[in-house]
Amino acid sequence: MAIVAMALASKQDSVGASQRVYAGILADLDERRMAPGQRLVEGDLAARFGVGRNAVREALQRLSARGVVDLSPFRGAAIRRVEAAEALEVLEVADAVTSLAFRTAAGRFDPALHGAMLAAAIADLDAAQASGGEAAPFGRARRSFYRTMLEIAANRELQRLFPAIGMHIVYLQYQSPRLQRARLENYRAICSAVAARDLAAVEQQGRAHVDQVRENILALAGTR
Amino acid sequence: MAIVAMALASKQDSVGASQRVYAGILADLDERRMAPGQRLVEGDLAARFGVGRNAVREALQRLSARGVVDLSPFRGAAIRRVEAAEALEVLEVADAVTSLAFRTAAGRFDPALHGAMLAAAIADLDAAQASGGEAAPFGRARRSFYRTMLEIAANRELQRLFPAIGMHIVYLQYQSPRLQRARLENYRAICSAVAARDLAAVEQQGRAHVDQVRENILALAGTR
DNA sequence: AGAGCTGGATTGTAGAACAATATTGTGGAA
DNA sequence: TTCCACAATATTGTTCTACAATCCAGCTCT
Repeated sequence: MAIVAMALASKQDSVGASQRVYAGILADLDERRMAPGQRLVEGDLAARFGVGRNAVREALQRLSARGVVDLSPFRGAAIRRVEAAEALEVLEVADAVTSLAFRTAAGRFDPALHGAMLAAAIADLDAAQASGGEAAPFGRARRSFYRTMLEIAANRELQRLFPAIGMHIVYLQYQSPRLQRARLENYRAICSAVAARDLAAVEQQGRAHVDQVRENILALAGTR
Repeated sequence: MAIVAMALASKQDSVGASQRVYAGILADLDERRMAPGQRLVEGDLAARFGVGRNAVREALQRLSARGVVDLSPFRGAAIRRVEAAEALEVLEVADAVTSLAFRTAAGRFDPALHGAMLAAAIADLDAAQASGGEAAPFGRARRSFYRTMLEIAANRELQRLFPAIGMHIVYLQYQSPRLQRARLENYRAICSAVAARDLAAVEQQGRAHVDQVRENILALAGTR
């Protein structure tokens, strides 16, 4: 068991170089150190993260598959930026996929198996609600919520595909702090509906959530 | 215009090395020169396509994002293989996404804009139906069909995300030649429903298609 | 037979080097 | 001035080489 402990401890250090860049850029976005439209120069990133250009390129490739960066030949990478119209298109796709996730989760929820997980997610929602206006706790709560739903839904393809939806960038660009709290309430309602295995309520809350994000996008459409 | 012609002609040659590997592996799958489970060794691929290992790695990364290869650290890449249970999970996701595509396409179809495109897709369906039992025309017809639907739906995120769904591998593993023709009929019915902008018919045909693929998977579940 | 070790194969990574392409800046012509 | 052509610069695409890290199969020893 000492061996296990060691393996777990070294896990953090032994992440590969390309993984480090990948996670680093995502973290930068979360903490608003990078903004949509910003160019990402391979050489700069390599120097900054202390890795080779190969590793940077692989990271950019993966980020591109996630819809986080735009990649165009000989012109390099840039943090993806979506106009309002495209944000709405992303939302439609996200709606179709998350609604499948919620429905499936509601059908499979088992308190014995998933109760603790759901409680943890709700705790993160609480934490975000209690916090000031910083973006980090909200992002954490959102991720925790979706991770839990995907876990309960237990569909491997869904888990694989979900991060590839461009919602990350949509949230980055079109997130009004004023409406963030309302969305937390929404997540909470979905949690309840899933725990109650109430299909109708899940559908309804899912729709409410989408409507809300749509309002959010339209409200902020002019401002950027 | 001579310049344009040249640019178009050289387009084929000037595709990058990593792109060549990416497309090459997909072509190998289409023509059954590679099978699920097969390991892909970087050095071999590099030699075979006459490119560096970097290019191979980037191609594998992209194929992994598409759900075509499994990539695990220090163990390399292999053509993805899904058991029947996972194939059904993929199908559920594909259903959610394609059904959005069909609905949207039905809502936006305009004969003036999309008539020719749809006719071309139907021609490919005809060609597959007329052909013998080879896999290639069927694959071509299927791709043509989905490309057209996505074009009509005109949702950029949908177009971006669609290829990332693992249906490619599901079709590879669980496709009974006997049921292939029936699926063509199904595509045709969806085309008609979209052209008629008949939402109800689209839903119904979409459901029929999913049911059929599900049968197909279950029927072939034991055999591999 | 099973545990542990060893060697070979493969992946992960850095770095140098150069070609291909895009972008920017500069100068001159209208 | 304003616009176009062209040169200079920056950046990406790609291949090579080299080596460390890791996995795996086969072997040995008990």
